[in-house]
Amino acid sequence: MLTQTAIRAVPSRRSTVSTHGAPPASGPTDREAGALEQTMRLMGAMMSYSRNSEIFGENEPAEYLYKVVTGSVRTYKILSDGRRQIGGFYLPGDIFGLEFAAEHTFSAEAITDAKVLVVKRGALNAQANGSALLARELFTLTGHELRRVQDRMLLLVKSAQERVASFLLEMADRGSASNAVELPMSRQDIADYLGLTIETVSRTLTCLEGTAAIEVPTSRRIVLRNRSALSRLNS
Amino acid sequence: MLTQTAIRAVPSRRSTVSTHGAPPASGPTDREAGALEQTMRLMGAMMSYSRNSEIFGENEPAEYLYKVVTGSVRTYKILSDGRRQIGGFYLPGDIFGLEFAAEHTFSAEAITDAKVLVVKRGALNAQANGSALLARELFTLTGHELRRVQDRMLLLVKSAQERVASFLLEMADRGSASNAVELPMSRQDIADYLGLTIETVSRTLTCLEGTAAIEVPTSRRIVLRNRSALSRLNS
DNA sequence: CGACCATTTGATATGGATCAAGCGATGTGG
DNA sequence: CCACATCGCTTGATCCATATCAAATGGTCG
Repeated sequence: MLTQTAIRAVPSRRSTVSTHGAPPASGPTDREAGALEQTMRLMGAMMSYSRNSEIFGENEPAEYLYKVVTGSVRTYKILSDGRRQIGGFYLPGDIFGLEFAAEHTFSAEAITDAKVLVVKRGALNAQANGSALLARELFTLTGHELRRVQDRMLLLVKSAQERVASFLLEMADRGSASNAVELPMSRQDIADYLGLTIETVSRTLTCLEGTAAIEVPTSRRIVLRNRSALSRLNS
Repeated sequence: MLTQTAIRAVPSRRSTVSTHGAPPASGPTDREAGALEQTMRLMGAMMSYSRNSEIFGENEPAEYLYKVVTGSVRTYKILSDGRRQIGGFYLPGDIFGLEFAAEHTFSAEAITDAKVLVVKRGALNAQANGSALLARELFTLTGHELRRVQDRMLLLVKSAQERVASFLLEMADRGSASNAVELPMSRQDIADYLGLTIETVSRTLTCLEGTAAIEVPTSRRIVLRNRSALSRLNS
């Protein structure tokens, strides 16, 4: 039962800081521009991380809150037996690094080159003391995160087909407007997210393709052809 | 892969209300008596539920927050294929029913006859607007819940032995001071909690007994003989 | 005692892991 | 521009942990 996933060494070019007091044109993230959004833009620093570089490590003090601006991020944990469990994928607009203990429970890495808005937790809390709006937003955010993890929990007791189908539907809902999903992450990432092996993920995709539920023009691009078939698999 | 657990019909005697404006001697729950504790005692109603009766149902509006006073409670969800996934077990002092959507994600039932302190969410929120202390406590509570679910998530990708061992350690840490664990829940409950079958849970316990890691004097009573062996199994 | 229910134990089946090889893209050096 | 190494992905063969099916055991309550 050991080693589903060997620890993969991570060559890590260094990340770049580019602080800025003035808010930049902050890209595709402006949906609602809530209190949190504003605070982060005002008080945050923009950081650039290159593919596979570490953003923070498990057990490091959790001093910051992070928001993906461009690119994508994974959080993960290495289990004692060497397997890696991915906690979540974060796409532009998503917030990660939300912690309640003093230290991070997960590590975080850039999946692709990524720009991330970083704000000091302390500063944020200080603001939140003044702004009930901001406080409420942080609360809501936590609630969403809780819900997300609960859903993951339910996923992990289902069959491989169900897990993969759910994953595709989730990614489609989050990222793309259309039925085409552009996956930033590798098969290994998906496997570690779903608690499967890379072989099983691959086989399952092939199988779904056989059913005409999906198309896989390139390994990183997947087109949903039959959403209802996928949802049916899914709980 | 269908039917790990058939839906078990739940004969349900009715539950009893006994409101009281004045706080009663509220049993073994007084650890810290935080703002939340006080508010619940002041504004809450004490409800009695008999074994297996429903406290709230999935998709019902989430109007209340609940705190176990005596007895024990499970939250669960019936999956589309008929299996039941248990979200959590709640023992005296534990709070459940924490929701962020308007409706409950899980159902809740009394495992044993139980007394539960119930408070209106609206009333609580109103209080929280005045009391930063209370607000913070609710926030922390959510954080703990998040952590708990994350841990469960990690559990669900491990082997049967690891899951059962973790479960026993968790129950020992929460409930009893000593190494003897009194389980309020059935094997089926445990199985649905861990994402295993009742047979696997039973066999695993027998196996752990064989290793002298535990003793099982009666099916509902388990004595931890070798905690470190259990932790070693555990991630 | 007898019916019922929860639990354990046994025999067999199976989904997904593991081991192993093949295959296409991408990149590198000659 | 092409051989060649590398990497990520797919495909195939086999194994194993856990599910499933079935029966025995034991505890509880009328």
